[in-house]
Amino acid sequence: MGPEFYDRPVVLVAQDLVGCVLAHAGTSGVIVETEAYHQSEPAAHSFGGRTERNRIIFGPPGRTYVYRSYGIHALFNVSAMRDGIGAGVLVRALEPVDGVDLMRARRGLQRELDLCSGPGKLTQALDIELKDNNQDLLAGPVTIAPRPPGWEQVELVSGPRIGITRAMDLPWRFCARGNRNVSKPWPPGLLDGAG
DNA sequence: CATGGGATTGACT
DNA sequence: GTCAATCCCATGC
Repeated sequence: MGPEFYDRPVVLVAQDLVGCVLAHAGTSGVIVETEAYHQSEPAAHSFGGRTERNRIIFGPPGRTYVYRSYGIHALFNVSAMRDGIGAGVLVRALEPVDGVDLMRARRGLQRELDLCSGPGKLTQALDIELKDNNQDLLAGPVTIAPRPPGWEQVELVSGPRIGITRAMDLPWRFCARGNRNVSKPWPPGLLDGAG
């Protein structure tokens, strides 16, 4: 996945990231849920201009933006669009692939569907923390690889984004149809056709 | 420098 | 369905 992948409209980047493989520290998973955020809408951290926290998503595309949520969880994002535009994609869920037992140890849970089925869960499973903020995805250690065999034609189900209080009308949440690793609440029709 | 709130999760009624 | 945990950062004095 070259640098040009992230230098596109953030909604397209969010859609195309579903099916790609996120990897870090001996663990990896297929991205099955994303959300797009853009400076033009009030649910985005970048709405209202550049600050010390959100400066990453205003910077060059293809970098990690990791921030602390509710004092407990680290949430993982990818910066999108050219330098100067405040846009990013929140990765909300993975289907575990490599290092599943390591994920179990980090999460303190056994059930595979509980390992990466939420934005705070997958960062714990992959050991992504604030130390991984503002890193180049092409250089690592956090990497994103193109869709592997079987995922090229993944079907998307879109819906409103989760956990926000503003701009709830935008259908900027994208989920892999039929995949039970998607975080709840599931969008209508998630399991139709492929479940 | 003090304060308020959040792109969540897990436990509990 | 409700609710607390807990920390970073943005804002305001």
